[in-house]
Amino acid sequence: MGKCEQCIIKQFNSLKSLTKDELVRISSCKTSHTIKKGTVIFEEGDIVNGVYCVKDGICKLSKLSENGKDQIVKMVVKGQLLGQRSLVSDESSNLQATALNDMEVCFIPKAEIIADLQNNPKFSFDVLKDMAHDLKEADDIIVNMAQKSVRQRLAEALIYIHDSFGVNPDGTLSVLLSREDFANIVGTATESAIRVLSQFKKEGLISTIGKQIKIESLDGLKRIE
Amino acid sequence: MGKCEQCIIKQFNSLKSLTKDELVRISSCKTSHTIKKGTVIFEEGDIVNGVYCVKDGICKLSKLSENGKDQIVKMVVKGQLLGQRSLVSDESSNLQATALNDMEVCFIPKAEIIADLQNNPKFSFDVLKDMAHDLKEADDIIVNMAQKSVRQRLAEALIYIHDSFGVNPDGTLSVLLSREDFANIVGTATESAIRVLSQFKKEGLISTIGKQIKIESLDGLKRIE
DNA sequence: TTTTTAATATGATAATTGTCATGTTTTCTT
DNA sequence: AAGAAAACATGACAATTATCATATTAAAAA
Repeated sequence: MGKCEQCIIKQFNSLKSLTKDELVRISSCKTSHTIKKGTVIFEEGDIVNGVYCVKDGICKLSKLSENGKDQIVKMVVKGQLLGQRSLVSDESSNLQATALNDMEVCFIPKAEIIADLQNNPKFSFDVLKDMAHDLKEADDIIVNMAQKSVRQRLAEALIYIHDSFGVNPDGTLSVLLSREDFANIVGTATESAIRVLSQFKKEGLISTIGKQIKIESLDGLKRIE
Repeated sequence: MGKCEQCIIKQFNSLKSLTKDELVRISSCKTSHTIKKGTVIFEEGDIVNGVYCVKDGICKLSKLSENGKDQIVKMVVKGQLLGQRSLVSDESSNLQATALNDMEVCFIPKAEIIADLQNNPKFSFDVLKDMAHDLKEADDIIVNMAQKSVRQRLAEALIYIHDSFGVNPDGTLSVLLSREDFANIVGTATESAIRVLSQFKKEGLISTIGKQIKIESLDGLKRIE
């Protein structure tokens, strides 16, 4: 099993601020997991007793709405920490985490890392920065949901996924999402999302290979108002 | 000028976790301000170089959308800290803060308190908890915006304001908001917000005295689907 | 491979919400 | 107190989005 103190993934998240001693201790109690695409990692209401360091793959964080739809609030990719909030609050999770493709993660029990959060100011400041960033992002999403059309939101979602998660060698988006997932990011009916994507295709803004999507004109998408 | 170490307002926010010495030092550099209703405390893009402790009054945090509307993302009331994120990030604010009524605040310069955030783990953990809570709340707002009707969102906004900020002796909501503010909380056109409020009035769910609103049936509002 | 199931796609229509026009009331200013 | 300005209110209509129905295609299972 890999050792945290040698793992390069931590460079991308707050764990980099832990001391070597802290990392060695954490390394000895962490558990590694392979998570299959589609697996629910934790559900709304679950007590998440630790934090996941995502070594590979992507997952979505979503929240079930009363109308039965599953709003996607955030995506967590390779390098990021999943379930940071469980370290801070004792409440159960308000979100569900689901693997979007096969994932490699390390799980660090809360009991082992909570002391570090309270004793290593550099680490806790890093976590703080992370949350501040998430909060800023959440503000933007609120404004978009409230003020922009489905067409605009979907264009922005495509741009976001392109810029944040990259593309495959053939130029298609590296994160493969179903049309339903797109609808759940944008907050609309699946049919509406499909319709808008078809429209984008007709306009030459995107092309599709099966369910893979390739952005043909990033500028065109950015210009959508 | 009041002294932080004796001020009871701090009981309601993270400042309570500072030591007496820290409080004495902060007290000597803080400045007290009276802010008139309608005043913009800081704007989007401003570098907020410190944190405001709200001793009295309420303000809204909003973000300008491209369509010219000013989406309200959060309200900050007596007892809470305003501008916490400026302590953590060096970026400029992504939100605008505007006083909704006359306010009493103390401003604590970032330079004075940042060291405490890095040295006093209890304090930084408190700030962390606060942000985690804000984030959870933001998630809920995203889901509501994405999945609920204007009618539902407005009903929930009324309930939220009622429960969080209380009522006057005559039963009217103690936070006096314009119809435009309501529209900007809910993320809809002002006319739509007005229309829905009129509808609520017709249905006997609320009554109005001038622009004051009184909730007549909290249960009725809760039952709106 | 064949069958079955799930995902994608599109039309028709209804419901929701936005926009513009206009009138009324309230609040502010002088 | 009178006039001006802002906020509130409502109707008419247009635009957006949801819902239901129904193909079509792709993926999974037998």
